[in-house]
Amino acid sequence: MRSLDLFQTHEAAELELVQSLKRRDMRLAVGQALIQEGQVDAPLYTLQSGWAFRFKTLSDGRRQILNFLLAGDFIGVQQKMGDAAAHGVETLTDAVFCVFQRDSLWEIHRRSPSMGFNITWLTAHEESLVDDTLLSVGRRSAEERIAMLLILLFKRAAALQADAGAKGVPFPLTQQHVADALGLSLVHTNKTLRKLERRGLHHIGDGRLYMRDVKALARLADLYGDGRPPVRPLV
Amino acid sequence: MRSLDLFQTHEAAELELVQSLKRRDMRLAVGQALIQEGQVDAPLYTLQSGWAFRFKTLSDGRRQILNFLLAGDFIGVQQKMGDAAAHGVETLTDAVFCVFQRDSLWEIHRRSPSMGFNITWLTAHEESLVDDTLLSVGRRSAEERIAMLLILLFKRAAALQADAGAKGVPFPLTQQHVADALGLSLVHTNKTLRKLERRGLHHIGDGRLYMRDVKALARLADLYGDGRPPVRPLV
DNA sequence: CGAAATGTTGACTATATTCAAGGCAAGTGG
DNA sequence: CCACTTGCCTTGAATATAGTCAACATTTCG
Repeated sequence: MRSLDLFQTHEAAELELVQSLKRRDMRLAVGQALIQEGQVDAPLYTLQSGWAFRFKTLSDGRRQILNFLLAGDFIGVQQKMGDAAAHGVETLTDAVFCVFQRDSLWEIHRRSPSMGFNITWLTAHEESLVDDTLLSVGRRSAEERIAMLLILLFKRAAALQADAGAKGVPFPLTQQHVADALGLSLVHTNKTLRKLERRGLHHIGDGRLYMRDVKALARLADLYGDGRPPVRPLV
Repeated sequence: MRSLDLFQTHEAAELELVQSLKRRDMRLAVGQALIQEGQVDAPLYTLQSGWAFRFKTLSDGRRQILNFLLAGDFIGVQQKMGDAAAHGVETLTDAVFCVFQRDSLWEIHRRSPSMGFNITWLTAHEESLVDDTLLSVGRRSAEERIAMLLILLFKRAAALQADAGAKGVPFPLTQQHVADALGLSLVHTNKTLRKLERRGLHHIGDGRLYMRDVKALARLADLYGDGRPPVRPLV
């Protein structure tokens, strides 16, 4: 995984440090909770393979997905020691996580400023993903939101595999997940998704997403730039 | 400012480091841009006094406010060196900023792991504010969103002054800002605000916000906990 | 004092939600 | 192997929340 173009190469000392802090691997099946909302002293994790998502819920059950987690994402920086988790994390596929003790966060900063810096960067980067979503949910129409989501997820997933163009990328979300990520109702999500698909902009089937007209989607989403995800550190 | 309960006390060495990296003070009047959307290599800032906000816009002018910045907030971690700013920052009042060179971020990590750790924490904390807003915008009704915003801003502003209960707190936002922060239209924001005010939940006047019935607002917003903002580092 | 920005309100419209019903595919247990 | 359940997708109809348009009041500021 470290060999992918998406990830920086790190120095031996950095890798050793991270290895030494790693507690164990953890495997979860689809639809399992990694962190419960409100859980105290949850450990830190790196997602090694599979998909997951962070979310919050209101007391009557309304749910908002905050962002999707793919291989390489670092999980749990938000809570201070002793804090309750402000959001839950749940898997979208079978997934493998790398588990760290809560105080590893401090150990990493103390023993490797460069890795500490990387963690700051990863955190800031995740925030900017949430910023993007907030712009979508606050100011884009349903069509635009969906176009945006498809493009962003496609780009992120494509960066983790070789030939996304032909084979598409994995798409383990149900329409309910899409709805909860975009602040839409399930029904409206379905109708909008179908509309875009009928227009030939994309296709979803067999758990995979195929982009049929990225340009049109990008125009819809008012999205510029090549949008290739930036090269990033991997803890 | 450092003497406020809201802020941690830092060691002399840490403060010295920060002082040595500080370039200068910068004063801006109301409604001025601190960072333009798309600006490259913007410096880092700490907001010393006054209010500001981060935002993004779509090409047709629709604007989403990502969060509000109050004294003590650290600005600009999101962009990597050489990157374009993904969001703009603009003042809501006259404001004073403390300016740092872009590479201070790395210097802080290198020379003081504990301050590096603090920056990670501040970044993660800001993300969790955006998370909260995303939940509001995605899943709360207009009334609920406004209740939420009023409570959160009140608590943050109250933590920076002595007796918020009687005097209220400064409230420099126009209704357009409220609308842009919550993903609502200006007109609907106005009507909802008036409705809550007529019900006696709050009062806004002369640029100040007075809470008349925090309990009712908290119930509306489905918000638990004492919600006192956590003690935080100050860079 | 006049211009510009902000706040307020009513009427109309539209986007998105809710309700309801049915289809399809996969999994389960008899 | 087949009935039955369950989860997910799909669609139409009725409804509601929020947006748009328009006009006017009020405040701020040069």
